[in-house]
Amino acid sequence: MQYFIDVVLPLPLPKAFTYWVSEEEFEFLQIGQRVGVPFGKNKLYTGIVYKKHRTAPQAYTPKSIEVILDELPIISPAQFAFWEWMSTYYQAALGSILRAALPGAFLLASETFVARRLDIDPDWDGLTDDAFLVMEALEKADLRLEEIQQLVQRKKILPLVHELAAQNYIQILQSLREKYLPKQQRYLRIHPDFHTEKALNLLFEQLKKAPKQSALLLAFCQAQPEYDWMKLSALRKIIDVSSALIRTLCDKQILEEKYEYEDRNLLAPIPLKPPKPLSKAQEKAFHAIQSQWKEKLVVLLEGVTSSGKTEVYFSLIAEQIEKQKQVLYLLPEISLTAQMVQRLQARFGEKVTIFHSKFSLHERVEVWKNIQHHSDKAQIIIGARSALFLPFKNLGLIIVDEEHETSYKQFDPAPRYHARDAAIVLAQQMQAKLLLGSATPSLESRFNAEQGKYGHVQLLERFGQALPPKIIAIDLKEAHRKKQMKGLFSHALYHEIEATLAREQQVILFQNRRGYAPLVECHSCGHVPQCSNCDVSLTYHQANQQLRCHYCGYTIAKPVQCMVCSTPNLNFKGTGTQQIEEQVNDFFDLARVARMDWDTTRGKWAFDVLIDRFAQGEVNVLVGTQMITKGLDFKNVGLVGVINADALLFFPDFRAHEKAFQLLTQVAGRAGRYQGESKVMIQSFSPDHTVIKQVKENDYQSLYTQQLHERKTFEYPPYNRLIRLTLRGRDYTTVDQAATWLGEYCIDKLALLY
DNA sequence: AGCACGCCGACT
DNA sequence: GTCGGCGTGCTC
Repeated sequence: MQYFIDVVLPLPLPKAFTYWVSEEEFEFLQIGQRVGVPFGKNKLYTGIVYKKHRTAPQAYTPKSIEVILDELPIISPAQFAFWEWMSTYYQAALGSILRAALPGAFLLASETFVARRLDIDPDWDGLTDDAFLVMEALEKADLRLEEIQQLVQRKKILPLVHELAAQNYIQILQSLREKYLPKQQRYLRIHPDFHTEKALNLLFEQLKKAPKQSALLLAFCQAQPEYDWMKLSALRKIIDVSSALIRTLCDKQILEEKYEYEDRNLLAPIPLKPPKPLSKAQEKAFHAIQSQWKEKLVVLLEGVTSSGKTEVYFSLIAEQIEKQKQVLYLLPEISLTAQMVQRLQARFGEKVTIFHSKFSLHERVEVWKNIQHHSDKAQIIIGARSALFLPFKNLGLIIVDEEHETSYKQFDPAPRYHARDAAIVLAQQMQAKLLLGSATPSLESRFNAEQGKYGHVQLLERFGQALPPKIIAIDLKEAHRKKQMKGLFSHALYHEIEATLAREQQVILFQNRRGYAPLVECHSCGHVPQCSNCDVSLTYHQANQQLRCHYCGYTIAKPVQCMVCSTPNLNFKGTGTQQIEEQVNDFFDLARVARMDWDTTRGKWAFDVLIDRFAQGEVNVLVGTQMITKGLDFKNVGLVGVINADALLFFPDFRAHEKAFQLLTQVAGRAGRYQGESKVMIQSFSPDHTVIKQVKENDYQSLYTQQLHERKTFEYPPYNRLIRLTLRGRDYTTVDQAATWLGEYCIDKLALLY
């Protein structure tokens, strides 16, 4: 009788592959375990056992597996179920999902290397020059393929290597290396034989002639009078000891040693704060959410900025913890800040675990294992979208905070998924509850709530004494015309910055893009060229010096003057945060400015360091992109300035207005979270734009109604679904032809559906 | 994703 | 001639 397993490989291939296993292996192996398998010419991959069966394949002879890598499954059936849904719904190979889901350290790949065969002596004279070089080098050490490439200064070396292998001069070998190494700590204690005063005194007597040994022993006794284990690192802090000395004492069985694994990413403990009592409104929302969960899987919590959504989340989390359930708290990558983590930690202490893309592969494996074993440390997991793939044991609740954020969507590589939507399916599969939270919900979620598909709870009151900031729109067109501009700042904004700094308050300046913006805008009148067919803004393509419509492909040559007012003041670059930073430095003596964008926050802690400097008041003007808008609480911000809102308003996308409203509202929310008087100034060439009005009046409802109407008229989501097909290729004409054909084909087929 | 194979044009 | 670039097809 023959035994087989189907294995999923971490490659974008549409199906699993079948391998032959022995009867013992078959008995031992469980679905979800890792195995090392040969795949292709000469490579080993880590795969996951997906199925066990006894039907021999007809068309080929399966290979055998190379090695079993786990004692127990690392992927549960529940996780497989989630992967399978994702694979079909998002049209991604199971292997792509495996790759996205598993910490890289779990996926060992082989490294090919070449070794000399010692039993056969080559015919040195008959070798080509390259072969001679290689064989000579192999006398000293084994070589990796890249090393051979370097040696012979050529790219194609495999024919040469295979030739040598055929002559039996060399062997081609594969090495699989486990990438994850648990961090070990060495512990020492006094050997149990000497755990009495009498024995110990006798020992000191014996060691009279070994002063270093007795000094160490004495220090040890003082530090650990109860003969307990002690970390070597702790001992070294008290007394300077050599490794050789310790070795000697261990060998003489005076000291005893042991090794223990230790987590790398232990959060530094911070003092616990007792929970704040919920306000009446928060209390009401808390109960409303729970009662709606009785009927519905998903509840949308719509809470205006500063309404204290987080406190409501915390109460809901606390309840799950009492029930011994795990909680997943999802945040967009950019809001996953130390500030947020600290708040959670202050409330829940060591029950909190973070999962972050900036973690090392070792750290990720440790988080994974803690969650899998439902360790106490992993009761609350806070993370960005990839945290969905963690091996939850007893998930009770998923919170998707800032649910409207576009960074929940993964674009590249596959699987291209939306973490909010995937979280809903995960919650359903795991019989957990799900809460969507936002001050400015996505139209889709709000629509679902209105349709009764989701529960809907609103929290429309600001918490405590927080006053809403005063929002002012500034007309850049007029400011330019009246020559009331100083650099990028209108006089109004300029004076307000000056006054705010003089009051010793802080300023946040927001600019949507850094560096190069693909829109073309007239400096004098603010006109942005539009597509004559589609009514969206044309984008600038630097490469071919064209303006192009992203929807219909309409193009015009790069204009030299404004099409409306004919002045040659066209701005192709957009304003970068760097430029703003420079001007602030030039214009304001009181300013201590810092810039926050992808450039300045590369490192693991760079972001938190900047935030901290601002929170401490070391910096009083913060210039930044999106990043500064997310859930950061600064107590002393008196002014928020938006340098130019136009790029947001005229972005060529059907969701542009929704996004602009969300972003501007979030930015405005950074002002006056604690202080009384605070201002938000939005500079724009179209200060009367509907969206700016809606932001000024904080009128989400009006935005919602209006946008929904447009979506219906133009057949966009949530009334219709969109699938984006991207065609890529080297040759423009080919791709163009293919796209045209595909477009026509789709229209043809879809016409049948209407 | 790798890798081989086959075709083509560009050089020692 | 041979090397490298690139398209195509396969991997249990």
